[in-house]
Amino acid sequence: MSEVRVRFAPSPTGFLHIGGVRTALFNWLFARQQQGTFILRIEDTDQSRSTDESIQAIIEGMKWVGLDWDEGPFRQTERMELYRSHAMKLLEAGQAYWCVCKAEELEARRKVAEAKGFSPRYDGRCRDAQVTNPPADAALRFKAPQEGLIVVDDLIKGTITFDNSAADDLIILRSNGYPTYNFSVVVDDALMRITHVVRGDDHLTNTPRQIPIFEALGFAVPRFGHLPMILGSDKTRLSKRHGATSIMAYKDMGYLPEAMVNYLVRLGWSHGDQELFTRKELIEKFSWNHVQTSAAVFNPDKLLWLNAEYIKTSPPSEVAKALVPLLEQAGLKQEVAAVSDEWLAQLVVLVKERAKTLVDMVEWVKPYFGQVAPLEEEAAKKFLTPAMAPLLQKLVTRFEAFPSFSKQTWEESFKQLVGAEGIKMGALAQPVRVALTGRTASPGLFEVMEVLGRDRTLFRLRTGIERASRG
RNA sequence: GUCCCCAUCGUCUAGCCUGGCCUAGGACAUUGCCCUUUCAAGGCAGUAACACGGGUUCAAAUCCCGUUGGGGACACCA
Repeated sequence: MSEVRVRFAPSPTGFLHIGGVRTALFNWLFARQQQGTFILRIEDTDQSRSTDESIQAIIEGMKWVGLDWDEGPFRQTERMELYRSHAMKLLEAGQAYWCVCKAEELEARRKVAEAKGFSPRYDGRCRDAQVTNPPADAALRFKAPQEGLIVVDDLIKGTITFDNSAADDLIILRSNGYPTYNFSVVVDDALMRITHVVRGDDHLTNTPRQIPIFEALGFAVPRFGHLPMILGSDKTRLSKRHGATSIMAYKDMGYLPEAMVNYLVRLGWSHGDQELFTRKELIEKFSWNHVQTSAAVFNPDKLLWLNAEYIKTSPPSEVAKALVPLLEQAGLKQEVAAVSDEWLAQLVVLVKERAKTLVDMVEWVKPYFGQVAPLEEEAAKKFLTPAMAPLLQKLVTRFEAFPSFSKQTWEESFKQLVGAEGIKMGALAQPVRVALTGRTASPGLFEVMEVLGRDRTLFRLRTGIERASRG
Protein backbone atom coordinates (compact mmCIF):
# COMPACT_ATOMS: atom_id res chain seq x y z
CA MET A 1 0.00 0.00 0.00
CA SER A 2 1.52 3.25 -1.10
CA GLU A 3 1.10 6.34 0.98
CA VAL A 4 -1.64 8.76 0.00
CA ARG A 5 -0.32 12.03 -1.39
CA VAL A 6 -2.77 14.76 -2.33
CA ARG A 7 -2.48 18.42 -3.12
CA PHE A 8 -4.30 21.71 -3.29
CA ALA A 9 -3.07 23.74 -6.24
CA PRO A 10 -4.64 27.19 -6.47
CA SER A 11 -3.54 29.88 -8.86
CA PRO A 12 -2.71 33.15 -7.11
CA THR A 13 -4.93 35.47 -9.09
CA GLY A 14 -7.10 36.87 -6.32
CA PHE A 15 -8.31 36.08 -2.83
CA LEU A 16 -8.89 32.53 -1.61
CA HIS A 17 -12.35 31.53 -2.81
CA ILE A 18 -14.66 29.44 -0.62
CA GLY A 19 -14.89 26.93 -3.47
CA GLY A 20 -11.14 26.59 -3.30
CA VAL A 21 -11.32 26.10 0.43
CA ARG A 22 -13.82 23.30 -0.05
CA THR A 23 -11.56 21.59 -2.58
CA ALA A 24 -8.63 21.96 -0.20
CA LEU A 25 -10.76 20.64 2.63
CA PHE A 26 -11.70 17.40 0.89
CA ASN A 27 -8.07 16.78 0.02
CA TRP A 28 -6.94 17.61 3.53
CA LEU A 29 -9.58 15.39 5.13
CA PHE A 30 -8.56 12.47 2.96
CA ALA A 31 -4.87 13.00 3.69
CA ARG A 32 -5.44 13.20 7.44
CA GLN A 33 -7.70 10.17 7.45
CA GLN A 34 -5.23 8.08 5.46
CA GLN A 35 -2.28 9.53 7.33
CA GLY A 36 -1.01 10.68 4.01
CA THR A 37 0.60 13.88 2.85
CA PHE A 38 -1.14 17.12 1.94
CA ILE A 39 0.80 19.40 -0.37
CA LEU A 40 0.23 23.07 -1.16
CA ARG A 41 1.31 24.10 -4.61
CA ILE A 42 0.94 27.54 -6.11
CA GLU A 43 0.22 27.48 -9.84
CA ASP A 44 1.63 30.80 -10.91
CA THR A 45 2.79 30.14 -14.45
CA ASP A 46 0.55 32.90 -15.77
CA GLN A 47 2.91 35.67 -14.80
CA SER A 48 0.55 38.38 -16.01
CA ARG A 49 -2.16 37.45 -13.51
CA SER A 50 -0.28 36.03 -10.55
CA THR A 51 0.56 38.23 -7.61
CA ASP A 52 2.47 37.83 -4.37
CA GLU A 53 -0.44 39.33 -2.46
CA SER A 54 -2.62 36.51 -3.70
CA ILE A 55 -0.13 33.95 -2.49
CA GLN A 56 -0.22 35.59 0.92
CA ALA A 57 -4.02 35.59 0.83
CA ILE A 58 -4.06 31.87 0.10
CA ILE A 59 -1.71 31.11 2.95
CA GLU A 60 -3.60 33.37 5.33
CA GLY A 61 -6.92 31.77 4.38
CA MET A 62 -5.63 28.24 4.71
CA LYS A 63 -4.24 29.02 8.15
CA TRP A 64 -7.45 30.63 9.30
CA VAL A 65 -9.54 27.56 8.50
CA GLY A 66 -6.87 25.35 10.00
CA LEU A 67 -5.85 23.43 6.90
CA ASP A 68 -2.19 22.74 7.47
CA TRP A 69 0.02 21.33 4.73
CA ASP A 70 2.90 18.93 5.02
CA GLU A 71 4.92 20.02 1.99
CA GLY A 72 5.21 23.34 0.23
CA PRO A 73 4.08 25.87 -0.58
CA PHE A 74 5.79 25.13 -3.88
CA ARG A 75 5.71 27.71 -6.61
CA GLN A 76 5.66 26.59 -10.18
CA THR A 77 7.70 29.56 -11.30
CA GLU A 78 10.53 28.14 -9.22
CA ARG A 79 10.36 24.85 -11.10
CA MET A 80 10.69 26.06 -14.68
CA GLU A 81 13.67 23.88 -15.48
CA LEU A 82 11.65 20.81 -14.65
CA TYR A 83 8.92 21.67 -17.12
CA ARG A 84 11.36 22.59 -19.87
CA SER A 85 13.44 19.48 -19.51
CA HIS A 86 10.39 17.25 -19.56
CA ALA A 87 9.05 19.09 -22.57
CA MET A 88 12.34 18.49 -24.35
CA LYS A 89 12.06 14.80 -23.53
CA LEU A 90 8.74 14.71 -25.34
CA LEU A 91 10.22 16.58 -28.28
CA GLU A 92 13.11 14.15 -28.56
CA ALA A 93 10.77 11.20 -28.31
CA GLY A 94 8.74 12.62 -31.18
CA GLN A 95 5.72 13.16 -28.93
CA ALA A 96 5.79 16.90 -29.23
CA TYR A 97 6.47 19.30 -32.06
CA TRP A 98 7.24 22.96 -32.66
CA CYS A 99 4.37 25.10 -33.74
CA VAL A 100 5.04 28.37 -35.53
CA CYS A 101 1.44 29.48 -35.79
CA LYS A 102 0.95 32.92 -34.31
CA ALA A 103 -1.53 33.41 -31.51
CA GLU A 104 -3.57 35.86 -33.58
CA GLU A 105 -3.71 33.45 -36.51
CA LEU A 106 -4.92 30.69 -34.26
CA GLU A 107 -7.55 32.95 -32.84
CA ALA A 108 -8.74 33.88 -36.31
CA ARG A 109 -8.85 30.27 -37.51
CA ARG A 110 -10.74 29.25 -34.42
CA LYS A 111 -13.36 31.87 -35.14
CA VAL A 112 -13.74 30.68 -38.70
CA ALA A 113 -14.15 27.09 -37.57
CA GLU A 114 -16.71 28.11 -35.00
CA ALA A 115 -18.65 30.10 -37.55
CA LYS A 116 -18.82 27.07 -39.80
CA GLY A 117 -20.07 25.01 -36.90
CA PHE A 118 -16.91 22.99 -36.48
CA SER A 119 -15.14 22.26 -33.26
CA PRO A 120 -12.79 25.17 -32.51
CA ARG A 121 -9.71 23.02 -32.06
CA TYR A 122 -6.23 23.26 -33.48
CA ASP A 123 -6.13 22.20 -37.12
CA GLY A 124 -2.81 20.40 -36.80
CA ARG A 125 -1.07 22.57 -39.35
CA CYS A 126 2.41 22.22 -37.80
CA ARG A 127 1.98 18.64 -36.69
CA ASP A 128 3.70 17.19 -39.73
CA ALA A 129 5.68 20.25 -40.69
CA GLN A 130 8.77 18.89 -38.98
CA VAL A 131 10.02 22.24 -37.80
CA THR A 132 13.57 21.46 -36.69
CA ASN A 133 15.01 24.96 -36.43
CA PRO A 134 12.27 26.72 -34.51
CA PRO A 135 12.26 30.48 -34.26
CA ALA A 136 12.64 31.85 -30.74
CA ASP A 137 8.92 32.46 -30.49
CA ALA A 138 7.77 28.98 -31.48
CA ALA A 139 5.50 27.10 -29.08
CA LEU A 140 5.75 23.43 -28.32
CA ARG A 141 2.71 21.25 -28.85
CA PHE A 142 1.94 17.83 -27.48
CA LYS A 143 1.05 15.20 -30.05
CA ALA A 144 -2.20 13.98 -28.59
CA PRO A 145 -3.49 10.53 -29.45
CA GLN A 146 -6.12 10.73 -32.20
CA GLU A 147 -7.87 7.48 -31.72
CA GLY A 148 -8.90 5.17 -28.94
CA LEU A 149 -10.75 5.80 -25.72
CA ILE A 150 -9.68 7.16 -22.38
CA VAL A 151 -11.54 5.66 -19.48
CA VAL A 152 -11.31 7.43 -16.16
CA ASP A 153 -12.47 5.77 -12.97
CA ASP A 154 -13.37 8.89 -11.05
CA LEU A 155 -13.44 8.70 -7.26
CA ILE A 156 -16.69 10.63 -7.18
CA LYS A 157 -18.40 10.28 -10.55
CA GLY A 158 -17.48 6.73 -11.42
CA THR A 159 -16.52 5.60 -14.90
CA ILE A 160 -16.24 8.33 -17.52
CA THR A 161 -15.28 7.66 -21.12
CA PHE A 162 -13.71 10.14 -23.52
CA ASP A 163 -13.08 9.65 -27.21
CA ASN A 164 -9.58 10.59 -28.33
CA SER A 165 -10.80 11.59 -31.75
CA ALA A 166 -11.90 14.84 -30.16
CA ALA A 167 -8.49 15.41 -28.57
CA ASP A 168 -6.51 18.52 -29.35
CA ASP A 169 -2.75 19.03 -29.71
CA LEU A 170 -2.24 21.22 -26.68
CA ILE A 171 0.48 23.77 -26.37
CA ILE A 172 2.73 22.65 -23.54
CA LEU A 173 5.39 25.33 -23.80
CA ARG A 174 4.34 28.83 -24.70
CA SER A 175 6.35 30.99 -27.07
CA ASN A 176 7.72 32.79 -24.02
CA GLY A 177 9.09 29.53 -22.70
CA TYR A 178 6.55 29.18 -19.87
CA PRO A 179 4.70 25.91 -19.55
CA THR A 180 0.92 25.86 -19.80
CA TYR A 181 -1.34 24.63 -17.04
CA ASN A 182 -2.11 21.22 -18.48
CA PHE A 183 1.57 20.45 -18.81
CA SER A 184 2.93 21.84 -15.55
CA VAL A 185 0.23 20.07 -13.50
CA VAL A 186 1.16 16.76 -15.01
CA VAL A 187 4.88 17.22 -14.43
CA ASP A 188 4.27 18.38 -10.86
CA ASP A 189 1.67 15.80 -9.98
CA ALA A 190 4.01 13.11 -11.28
CA LEU A 191 7.17 14.45 -9.69
CA MET A 192 5.41 15.10 -6.39
CA ARG A 193 4.12 11.54 -6.57
CA ILE A 194 0.50 12.64 -6.15
CA THR A 195 -1.68 9.56 -5.78
CA HIS A 196 -5.11 11.23 -5.93
CA VAL A 197 -5.82 14.33 -7.95
CA VAL A 198 -8.95 15.83 -6.43
CA ARG A 199 -10.15 19.10 -7.94
CA GLY A 200 -13.23 20.93 -9.11
CA ASP A 201 -15.65 19.61 -11.64
CA ASP A 202 -14.52 22.28 -14.08
CA HIS A 203 -11.31 20.27 -14.57
CA LEU A 204 -13.11 17.13 -15.64
CA THR A 205 -12.41 17.64 -19.33
CA ASN A 206 -8.77 18.40 -18.59
CA THR A 207 -8.35 14.84 -17.39
CA PRO A 208 -8.31 13.17 -20.84
CA ARG A 209 -5.83 15.83 -21.93
CA GLN A 210 -3.51 15.15 -19.05
CA ILE A 211 -3.56 11.36 -18.96
CA PRO A 212 -1.76 10.95 -22.34
CA ILE A 213 0.93 13.34 -21.11
CA PHE A 214 1.50 11.24 -17.99
CA GLU A 215 1.78 8.23 -20.24
CA ALA A 216 4.06 9.83 -22.82
CA LEU A 217 6.39 10.87 -20.01
CA GLY A 218 6.38 7.35 -18.64
CA PHE A 219 4.74 8.35 -15.35
CA ALA A 220 2.15 6.42 -13.37
CA VAL A 221 -1.31 7.93 -13.81
CA PRO A 222 -2.86 9.01 -10.50
CA ARG A 223 -6.49 8.49 -9.51
CA PHE A 224 -8.79 11.40 -10.21
CA GLY A 225 -11.75 12.79 -8.33
CA HIS A 226 -13.93 15.67 -9.46
CA LEU A 227 -15.89 17.67 -6.93
CA PRO A 228 -19.17 19.24 -8.04
CA MET A 229 -19.29 23.01 -8.24
CA ILE A 230 -20.80 25.46 -5.80
CA LEU A 231 -23.64 27.48 -7.30
CA GLY A 232 -25.29 30.72 -6.31
CA SER A 233 -29.00 31.02 -5.53
CA ASP A 234 -29.76 31.42 -9.25
CA LYS A 235 -27.96 28.14 -9.95
CA THR A 236 -25.11 29.69 -11.83
CA ARG A 237 -21.54 29.35 -10.74
CA LEU A 238 -20.98 31.10 -7.42
CA SER A 239 -19.51 34.56 -7.92
CA LYS A 240 -19.24 37.94 -6.23
CA ARG A 241 -22.65 38.85 -7.42
CA HIS A 242 -24.12 36.24 -5.07
CA GLY A 243 -22.35 37.79 -2.09
CA ALA A 244 -19.00 37.27 -0.45
CA THR A 245 -16.88 34.50 -1.95
CA SER A 246 -13.57 35.20 -0.26
CA ILE A 247 -12.94 33.06 2.78
CA MET A 248 -11.46 36.00 4.66
CA ALA A 249 -14.59 38.04 4.02
CA TYR A 250 -16.40 35.51 6.19
CA LYS A 251 -13.85 36.01 8.92
CA ASP A 252 -14.55 39.72 8.76
CA MET A 253 -18.28 39.12 8.91
CA GLY A 254 -17.81 37.32 12.21
CA TYR A 255 -17.89 33.68 11.16
CA LEU A 256 -15.96 31.06 13.07
CA PRO A 257 -13.54 28.91 11.05
CA GLU A 258 -15.04 25.72 12.46
CA ALA A 259 -18.47 26.77 11.23
CA MET A 260 -17.09 27.49 7.76
CA VAL A 261 -15.43 24.08 7.64
CA ASN A 262 -18.55 22.32 8.83
CA TYR A 263 -20.72 24.15 6.34
CA LEU A 264 -18.42 23.73 3.36
CA VAL A 265 -17.89 20.03 3.96
CA ARG A 266 -21.62 19.37 4.31
CA LEU A 267 -22.16 21.20 1.06
CA GLY A 268 -21.70 18.15 -1.13
CA TRP A 269 -20.91 15.51 1.44
CA SER A 270 -23.04 13.82 4.06
CA HIS A 271 -22.94 11.23 6.76
CA GLY A 272 -26.54 10.15 7.18
CA ASP A 273 -28.54 12.83 8.94
CA GLN A 274 -25.69 14.31 10.90
CA GLU A 275 -25.28 18.07 10.57
CA LEU A 276 -22.68 18.98 13.18
CA PHE A 277 -19.21 17.48 13.09
CA THR A 278 -16.07 18.05 15.04
CA ARG A 279 -12.93 18.09 12.96
CA LYS A 280 -11.97 14.74 14.42
CA GLU A 281 -15.30 13.23 13.36
CA LEU A 282 -14.89 14.67 9.90
CA ILE A 283 -11.51 12.99 9.53
CA GLU A 284 -12.88 9.70 10.77
CA LYS A 285 -16.10 9.68 8.80
CA PHE A 286 -15.09 11.23 5.52
CA SER A 287 -15.57 9.01 2.48
CA TRP A 288 -15.58 9.61 -1.26
CA ASN A 289 -18.69 7.59 -1.93
CA HIS A 290 -20.79 9.99 0.08
CA VAL A 291 -19.60 12.97 -1.87
CA GLN A 292 -22.49 14.31 -3.93
CA THR A 293 -22.26 14.05 -7.71
CA SER A 294 -24.33 17.13 -8.48
CA ALA A 295 -23.66 20.80 -7.91
CA ALA A 296 -24.84 22.46 -4.72
CA VAL A 297 -26.37 25.86 -4.11
CA PHE A 298 -24.62 27.91 -1.46
CA ASN A 299 -27.10 28.72 1.28
CA PRO A 300 -26.07 31.67 3.47
CA ASP A 301 -28.98 31.03 5.87
CA LYS A 302 -27.74 27.62 6.79
CA LEU A 303 -24.20 28.88 7.20
CA LEU A 304 -25.52 31.52 9.56
CA TRP A 305 -27.39 28.92 11.57
CA LEU A 306 -24.29 26.76 11.80
CA ASN A 307 -22.23 29.72 12.91
CA ALA A 308 -24.77 30.43 15.64
CA GLU A 309 -24.51 26.79 16.71
CA TYR A 310 -20.75 27.06 16.95
CA ILE A 311 -20.98 30.30 18.90
CA LYS A 312 -23.29 28.58 21.37
CA THR A 313 -21.28 25.41 21.76
CA SER A 314 -17.65 26.45 21.40
CA PRO A 315 -15.66 27.04 24.60
CA PRO A 316 -16.55 30.61 25.66
CA SER A 317 -12.91 31.50 26.20
CA GLU A 318 -12.16 30.69 22.56
CA VAL A 319 -15.10 32.69 21.30
CA ALA A 320 -13.95 35.55 23.50
CA LYS A 321 -10.49 35.34 21.99
CA ALA A 322 -11.88 35.58 18.46
CA LEU A 323 -14.12 38.45 19.57
CA VAL A 324 -11.40 40.67 20.99
CA PRO A 325 -10.04 41.98 17.66
CA LEU A 326 -13.56 42.92 16.61
CA LEU A 327 -14.17 44.73 19.89
CA GLU A 328 -10.97 46.65 19.38
CA GLN A 329 -12.04 47.57 15.88
CA ALA A 330 -15.32 48.79 17.33
CA GLY A 331 -13.40 51.31 19.41
CA LEU A 332 -13.38 49.40 22.69
CA LYS A 333 -9.63 48.92 22.88
CA GLN A 334 -9.17 50.50 26.29
CA GLU A 335 -12.26 48.88 27.74
CA VAL A 336 -11.11 45.45 26.60
CA ALA A 337 -7.66 45.99 28.04
CA ALA A 338 -9.22 46.81 31.41
CA VAL A 339 -11.07 43.53 31.86
CA SER A 340 -9.95 39.96 32.52
CA ASP A 341 -10.16 37.06 30.10
CA GLU A 342 -12.45 35.32 32.54
CA TRP A 343 -14.89 38.18 32.60
CA LEU A 344 -14.84 38.34 28.81
CA ALA A 345 -15.67 34.64 28.67
CA GLN A 346 -18.51 35.26 31.13
CA LEU A 347 -19.76 37.99 28.85
CA VAL A 348 -19.74 35.57 25.92
CA VAL A 349 -21.84 33.12 27.92
CA LEU A 350 -24.26 35.93 28.68
CA VAL A 351 -24.98 36.75 25.05
CA LYS A 352 -23.97 33.69 23.07
CA GLU A 353 -27.43 32.41 22.24
CA ARG A 354 -28.44 35.76 20.86
CA ALA A 355 -25.55 36.41 18.50
CA LYS A 356 -25.34 34.63 15.19
CA THR A 357 -21.99 36.11 14.27
CA LEU A 358 -19.14 37.71 16.17
CA VAL A 359 -20.10 40.99 14.55
CA ASP A 360 -23.57 40.59 16.09
CA MET A 361 -21.95 39.74 19.35
CA VAL A 362 -20.03 43.00 19.46
CA GLU A 363 -23.37 44.82 19.48
CA TRP A 364 -24.81 42.60 22.18
CA VAL A 365 -21.80 42.98 24.37
CA LYS A 366 -21.26 46.73 24.13
CA PRO A 367 -23.52 47.79 27.04
CA TYR A 368 -21.49 45.87 29.58
CA PHE A 369 -18.26 47.79 29.24
CA GLY A 370 -17.67 50.88 31.32
CA GLN A 371 -19.38 52.25 34.38
CA VAL A 372 -22.35 53.91 32.71
CA ALA A 373 -25.04 52.22 30.67
CA PRO A 374 -25.26 53.83 27.23
CA LEU A 375 -28.94 54.71 27.27
CA GLU A 376 -30.96 54.46 24.11
CA GLU A 377 -33.06 57.59 24.08
CA GLU A 378 -36.28 55.95 22.99
CA ALA A 379 -35.98 53.18 25.56
CA ALA A 380 -35.28 55.65 28.33
CA LYS A 381 -38.21 57.82 27.36
CA LYS A 382 -40.58 54.92 27.43
CA PHE A 383 -39.49 53.14 30.61
CA LEU A 384 -37.51 55.57 32.79
CA THR A 385 -40.48 57.79 33.60
CA PRO A 386 -41.00 59.92 36.72
CA ALA A 387 -43.69 57.50 37.82
CA MET A 388 -41.11 54.71 37.87
CA ALA A 389 -38.61 56.48 40.06
CA PRO A 390 -40.10 55.59 43.49
CA LEU A 391 -40.43 51.95 42.51
CA LEU A 392 -36.85 51.76 41.31
CA GLN A 393 -35.77 53.44 44.53
CA LYS A 394 -37.52 50.74 46.52
CA LEU A 395 -35.62 48.12 44.57
CA VAL A 396 -32.30 49.85 45.11
CA THR A 397 -32.97 50.09 48.82
CA ARG A 398 -33.63 46.36 48.93
CA PHE A 399 -30.49 45.55 46.96
CA GLU A 400 -28.34 47.87 49.03
CA ALA A 401 -29.14 45.77 52.04
CA PHE A 402 -27.23 42.86 50.50
CA PRO A 403 -23.50 43.10 51.04
CA SER A 404 -22.77 41.08 47.92
CA PHE A 405 -24.50 39.93 44.77
CA SER A 406 -26.29 36.61 44.71
CA LYS A 407 -28.42 35.77 41.76
CA GLN A 408 -30.87 33.76 43.79
CA THR A 409 -31.41 36.19 46.65
CA TRP A 410 -31.57 39.26 44.46
CA GLU A 411 -34.09 37.57 42.21
CA GLU A 412 -36.21 36.56 45.19
CA SER A 413 -36.06 40.06 46.55
CA PHE A 414 -37.04 41.46 43.17
CA LYS A 415 -40.04 39.16 42.97
CA GLN A 416 -41.12 40.00 46.48
CA LEU A 417 -41.20 43.65 45.53
CA VAL A 418 -43.23 42.88 42.45
CA GLY A 419 -45.65 40.87 44.58
CA ALA A 420 -45.89 43.53 47.27
CA GLU A 421 -46.62 46.23 44.70
CA GLY A 422 -49.18 44.07 42.96
CA ILE A 423 -47.69 44.72 39.57
CA LYS A 424 -46.65 42.52 36.70
CA MET A 425 -43.11 41.28 36.44
CA GLY A 426 -42.56 43.15 33.22
CA ALA A 427 -43.65 46.44 34.71
CA LEU A 428 -40.52 46.48 36.84
CA ALA A 429 -38.28 44.36 34.69
CA GLN A 430 -38.31 46.61 31.64
CA PRO A 431 -37.34 49.82 33.43
CA VAL A 432 -34.61 47.91 35.27
CA ARG A 433 -33.41 46.44 31.99
CA VAL A 434 -33.18 49.87 30.44
CA ALA A 435 -31.36 51.24 33.48
CA LEU A 436 -28.86 48.38 33.42
CA THR A 437 -28.26 47.95 29.69
CA GLY A 438 -29.73 51.06 28.10
CA ARG A 439 -31.91 48.89 25.89
CA THR A 440 -35.26 47.13 25.90
CA ALA A 441 -33.82 43.81 24.81
CA SER A 442 -31.18 41.98 26.77
CA PRO A 443 -30.32 38.65 28.36
CA GLY A 444 -32.01 37.66 31.62
CA LEU A 445 -31.90 40.47 34.19
CA PHE A 446 -30.14 38.59 36.90
CA GLU A 447 -27.52 37.20 34.53
CA VAL A 448 -26.93 40.78 33.46
CA MET A 449 -26.52 41.84 37.10
CA GLU A 450 -24.09 39.03 37.68
CA VAL A 451 -21.87 40.17 34.84
CA LEU A 452 -22.15 43.80 35.93
CA GLY A 453 -21.45 43.01 39.59
CA ARG A 454 -23.06 44.54 42.68
CA ASP A 455 -21.50 47.95 42.46
CA ARG A 456 -22.12 48.64 38.85
CA THR A 457 -25.63 47.26 39.09
CA LEU A 458 -26.43 49.68 41.90
CA PHE A 459 -24.67 52.51 40.14
CA ARG A 460 -26.62 52.02 36.96
CA LEU A 461 -29.89 51.68 38.85
CA ARG A 462 -29.25 54.97 40.67
CA THR A 463 -28.34 56.65 37.41
CA GLY A 464 -31.54 55.29 35.99
CA ILE A 465 -33.53 56.75 38.86
CA GLU A 466 -31.97 60.16 38.27
CA ARG A 467 -32.93 59.96 34.65
CA ALA A 468 -36.43 58.78 35.54
CA SER A 469 -36.94 61.66 37.99
CA ARG A 470 -35.98 64.10 35.29
CA GLY A 471 -38.44 62.43 32.93
C1' G B 1 -22.01 23.84 -32.30
C1' U B 2 -19.01 19.54 -30.21
C1' C B 3 -17.65 16.75 -25.92
C1' C B 4 -18.39 15.67 -20.71
C1' C B 5 -21.12 15.76 -16.11
C1' C B 6 -25.68 16.12 -13.40
C1' A B 7 -31.25 15.66 -11.94
C1' U B 8 -35.34 13.73 -4.34
C1' C B 9 -39.08 19.39 -0.43
C1' G B 10 -37.44 26.77 -1.88
C1' U B 11 -32.12 25.16 -0.23
C1' C B 12 -28.40 21.31 1.83
C1' U B 13 -29.28 16.25 1.92
C1' A B 14 -30.82 10.57 3.64
C1' G B 15 -32.54 6.55 0.83
C1' C B 16 -30.12 4.65 -4.95
C1' C B 17 -24.58 0.82 -5.66
C1' U B 18 -26.88 -4.41 -2.97
C1' G B 19 -35.22 -2.94 -6.03
C1' G B 20 -39.87 -4.47 -1.33
C1' C B 21 -38.86 -1.94 5.59
C1' C B 22 -40.72 4.90 1.57
C1' U B 23 -47.47 6.49 3.78
C1' A B 24 -39.88 9.26 0.98
C1' G B 25 -36.43 10.61 6.71
C1' G B 26 -33.29 14.77 8.73
C1' A B 27 -31.46 19.92 8.58
C1' C B 28 -31.89 25.31 7.07
C1' A B 29 -35.66 28.67 5.82
C1' U B 30 -40.98 29.44 6.54
C1' U B 31 -45.98 29.13 9.37
C1' G B 32 -48.58 28.14 14.02
C1' C B 33 -48.52 26.88 19.19
C1' C B 34 -45.90 26.35 23.99
C1' C B 35 -42.23 28.40 27.38
C1' U B 36 -41.27 33.58 28.99
C1' U B 37 -39.30 39.80 32.80
C1' U B 38 -37.59 41.83 27.07
C1' C B 39 -34.84 39.83 22.96
C1' A B 40 -33.06 35.39 21.82
C1' A B 41 -32.44 30.29 22.62
C1' G B 42 -35.39 25.92 23.37
C1' G B 43 -39.73 22.46 22.83
C1' C B 44 -43.93 20.76 19.87
C1' A B 45 -46.70 20.80 15.39
C1' G B 46 -47.54 22.15 10.14
C1' U B 47 -46.60 23.35 4.74
C1' A B 48 -43.27 21.28 1.13
C1' A B 49 -39.85 16.78 -3.23
C1' C B 50 -38.58 11.38 -6.19
C1' A B 51 -38.20 16.46 -13.67
C1' C B 52 -41.04 13.85 -17.70
C1' G B 53 -41.97 9.50 -20.87
C1' G B 54 -41.09 4.54 -21.92
C1' G B 55 -39.28 -0.16 -20.51
C1' U B 56 -37.41 -4.50 -17.03
C1' U B 57 -39.88 -6.74 -12.65
C1' C B 58 -44.83 -9.77 -8.71
C1' A B 59 -42.67 -4.96 -7.00
C1' A B 60 -38.86 1.03 -9.17
C1' A B 61 -37.02 7.16 -5.87
C1' U B 62 -33.73 2.88 -6.51
C1' C B 63 -31.98 -0.90 -12.70
C1' C B 64 -32.08 0.31 -18.43
C1' C B 65 -33.34 3.66 -22.62
C1' G B 66 -35.10 8.27 -24.34
C1' U B 67 -36.81 13.40 -23.67
C1' U B 68 -36.45 17.82 -21.18
C1' G B 69 -33.88 20.92 -18.04
C1' G B 70 -29.33 22.59 -15.59
C1' G B 71 -24.00 22.89 -15.25
C1' G B 72 -19.00 22.51 -17.09
C1' A B 73 -15.17 22.30 -20.86
C1' C B 74 -13.56 23.42 -25.78
C1' A B 75 -7.08 29.58 -25.01
C1' C B 76 0.28 30.55 -25.97
C1' C B 77 -5.95 31.28 -18.31
C1' A B 78 -5.70 28.02 -14.42
